[in-house]
Amino acid sequence: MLNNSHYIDKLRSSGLRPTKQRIKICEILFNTEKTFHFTINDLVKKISKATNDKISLATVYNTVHAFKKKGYLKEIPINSDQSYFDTNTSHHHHFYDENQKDLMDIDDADVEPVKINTRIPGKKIKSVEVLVKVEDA
Amino acid sequence: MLNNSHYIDKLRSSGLRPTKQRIKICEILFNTEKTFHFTINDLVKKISKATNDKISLATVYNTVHAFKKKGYLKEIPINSDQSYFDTNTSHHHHFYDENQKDLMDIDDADVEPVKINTRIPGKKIKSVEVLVKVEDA
DNA sequence: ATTCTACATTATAATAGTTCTAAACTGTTG
DNA sequence: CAACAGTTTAGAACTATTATAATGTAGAAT
Ligand SMILES: [Mn+2]
Ligand SMILES: [Mn+2]
Ligand SMILES: [Zn+2]
Ligand SMILES: [Zn+2]
Repeated sequence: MLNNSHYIDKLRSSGLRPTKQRIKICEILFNTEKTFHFTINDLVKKISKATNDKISLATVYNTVHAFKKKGYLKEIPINSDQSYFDTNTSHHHHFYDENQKDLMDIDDADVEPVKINTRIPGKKIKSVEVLVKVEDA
Repeated sequence: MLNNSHYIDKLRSSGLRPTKQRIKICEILFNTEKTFHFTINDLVKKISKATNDKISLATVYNTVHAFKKKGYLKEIPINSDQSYFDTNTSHHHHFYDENQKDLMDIDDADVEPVKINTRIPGKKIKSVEVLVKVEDA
């Protein structure tokens, strides 16, 4: 995980050229023990802290969308004026603290499987996501 | 329900002055058998079909926010480029068709109660919402 | 190694939903 | 009625996101 060659392989095998911008963003997103949630703005800040070579905003958007398309990131549906992304791509649900605007994983073991006993003809289920909004008690 | 005096009372008792703009919007939102989902743009179109006196966009936004704050509307969390509102303020979950960008209620009888077996200290649960994304089968 | 080309980055403009501003208007109260 | 707070409004401002189009580059072909 500490070696860039891992990301280079991963990118190449996804059909994405391993540019230095993409490798840097991989390091920031995936070179951590814990997964995390972020907005584009969060990521831009992390990048500027992590490097002197700046990456253009357009590239940050392009890269996040490319990674999402490849399944390396998930987008979390919260009602907000900006998109939230998640480096945790496994199946799980979320708490959203509207006071602190903080998004937190709920361990999947702590949620009973959600059963939907109806279907829409001609449509298949793509995802089932639970959002638990919390506020100060 | 066909009488405006009902809305006038409702608005007054909520501390909102019953202006003709608000009454018209009440008629459009609440004078129906079925509840429905809408975006601001949808509502603007409904208004211009329903009346010759135009209502400014700012007033539409102001009114929807005021009604949401009073609990007469819910905002549905979807990652989209626009906000979705719901005249159905009872507890229920949603299908979202990403192809047609169509939001549909799931009858609450068709969803097993969602059990969250963990809490965040100092926080209380405000809502639990399930979003089922569907796509063409 | 040089050349080629499709892919990628970039600055910047454009877009679109939403919020803000401040002036004019109106419902309610005394 | 007069007074005032609440409301509406046109338009500007704001902000997240996407599009544009010129420049740069990775990887492959020669
Ligand atoms: Mn919102
Ligand atoms: Mn937006
Ligand atoms: Zn998560
Ligand atoms: Zn609904």
